[in-house]
Amino acid sequence: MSTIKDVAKKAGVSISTASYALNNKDNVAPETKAKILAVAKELNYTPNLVAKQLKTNETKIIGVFVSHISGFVVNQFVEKAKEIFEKEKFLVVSSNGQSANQLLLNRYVDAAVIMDLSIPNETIGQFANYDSPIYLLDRQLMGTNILAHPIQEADIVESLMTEMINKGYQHFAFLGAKKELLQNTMRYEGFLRALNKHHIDEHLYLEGKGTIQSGYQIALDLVSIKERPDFIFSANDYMAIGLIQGFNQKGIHIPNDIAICGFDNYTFGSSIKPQLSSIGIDYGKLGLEAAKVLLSIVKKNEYKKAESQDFIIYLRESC
Amino acid sequence: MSTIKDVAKKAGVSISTASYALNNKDNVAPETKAKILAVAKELNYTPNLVAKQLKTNETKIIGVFVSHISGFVVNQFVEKAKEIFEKEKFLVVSSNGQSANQLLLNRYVDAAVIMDLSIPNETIGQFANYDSPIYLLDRQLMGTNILAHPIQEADIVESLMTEMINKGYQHFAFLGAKKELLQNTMRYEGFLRALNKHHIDEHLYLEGKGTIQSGYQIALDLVSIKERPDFIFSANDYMAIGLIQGFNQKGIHIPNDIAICGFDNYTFGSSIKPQLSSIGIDYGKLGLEAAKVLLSIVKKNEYKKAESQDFIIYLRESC
DNA sequence: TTGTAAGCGTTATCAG
DNA sequence: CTGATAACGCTTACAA
Repeated sequence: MSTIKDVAKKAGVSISTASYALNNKDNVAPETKAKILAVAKELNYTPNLVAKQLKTNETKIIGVFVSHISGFVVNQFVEKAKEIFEKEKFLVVSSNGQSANQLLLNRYVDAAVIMDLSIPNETIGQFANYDSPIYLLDRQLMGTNILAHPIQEADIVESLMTEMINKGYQHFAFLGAKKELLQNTMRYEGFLRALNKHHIDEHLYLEGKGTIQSGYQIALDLVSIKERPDFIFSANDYMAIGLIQGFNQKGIHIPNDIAICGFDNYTFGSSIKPQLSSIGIDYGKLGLEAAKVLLSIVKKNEYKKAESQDFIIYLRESC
Repeated sequence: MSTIKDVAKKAGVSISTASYALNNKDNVAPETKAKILAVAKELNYTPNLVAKQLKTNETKIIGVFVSHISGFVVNQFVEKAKEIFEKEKFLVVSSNGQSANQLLLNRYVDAAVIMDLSIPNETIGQFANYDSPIYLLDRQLMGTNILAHPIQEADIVESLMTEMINKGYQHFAFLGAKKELLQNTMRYEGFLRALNKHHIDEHLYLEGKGTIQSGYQIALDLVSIKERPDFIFSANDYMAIGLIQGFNQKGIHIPNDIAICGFDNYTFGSSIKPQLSSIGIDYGKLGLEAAKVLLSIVKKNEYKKAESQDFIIYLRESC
């Protein structure tokens, strides 16, 4: 492990000169610089970034902390953000939970984007206190250095439901996943809002488990009910797919007998019959936006936040 | 931003005493320690990780670098490894590509596990040179500090195919995804080995694109062929699902007319009709193993590597 | 039990 | 153009 000291000694210059040369400053004579660089290469020298960080008080690392439960959905988000950050010579690490929390508390990153509810607000406040900017997608929080742009799932669902009401459906059901999930709550809220605004005061709440299997089971159960809804909004695509499979099985026609829409725009939805309509959040766009905003702050530029829509409603065959 | 200096001053002790107290050493008087901790809390002190790292030459951070293409499949791997590492007070970050490469080169992590072919061998060699252990799942490489336990996909496929040959199938086809994918090559190799060992010297190579859609299309194409295989091994579940959908559509019975097996044990496979048989790699187990081995090295313990099988063949209805 | 001081590998100021 | 040197915040002999 050679250090700058070794390079300097072997090149017969002072440490500071070596530093200048290695950092490509223009206050060092060409021959000296060449010599130093040659020696550095010879010694297989790589700078100790940790030392540099201590000195400069910057890590040049950005953390993207997303909870794993989001799984594959969120991959595009991270990848897109990463792409932007790397273009600006920042490194990107991602983590969640306990590690993410410590990383923030210990200023291991210069800035962070967060979509992980297991990270407490205090951590976020503390991090912002270090004068490090932080971008939140999972909650609303005010403060210096804190930017919150939570995904408005309720609004999205409301907008879809409004469309469906206008389309003429009348008897609605909401198929929920685990109740303690915040997402479930938000999606249900949007569902309710649309109904309320149109003075529809009856609906069915179906309690699923989030899985294809549970959707399937619920479809079978619904068959024997006398007053079936004509539209079911499922809190996720898995259950919606299960519904479709169940209804198909029982010869109930979708969307004529009953229409269905899911949430997530899961790959598989478009390859079943009938193709599942769904709501897809454009995570790539969100990642891009988060990265741009954060970068503009770190680099003290101005950046006007694009107020564009970041979701798409995919109306296919199921409604 | 308060430092240990601030804490020491305000508590009226020396920096070293403050350090001892903050690190919970037992050479400091209870009252002194209490006082120091109180002040630390009051000043909202958090240690500067970077400074500590520079001093101790350890980051206490472990990198898990997996390429995103693997996506959701690999989540369990990372999560499981993370769980083990965190239990031992290491933080875990994950990344890939360019960032991962730099993180390794710059010794940002004490140890790493790698499943990302975009990280060059030189980087790995360099990292190992720093006397940091590294665990490889994506390639075979020898060297001090380098542990390679590449996933033997060829062996896995061979074992499945042998089973199928014994079961009595005779005319085999391999449905490949993109040819340049290493995984495709490995899976095909296993397929070939099994056939060779049983002196079956004819087979069909079908060229898919990796998607459900392409599998579907190929099924349709196969219908009109006179000499159809009686068993198709698909390099991934997506295409296998497409095959099933295509054959279902055309009234070809699975597995009687044609049997199918996929790879990945993708969630959806078990909820279609007929249920897709598949090979699943136990990524959780791999993550656990990687973490344990690495930890034992970092902590200079002995750890005997478990030589257990890390994949499961799920025979369902499609073969 | 506490304090002094050296040093981790850099950067950057200042003087030469 | 180059070199001494202080400093970043912390840990850890060693001394008191």
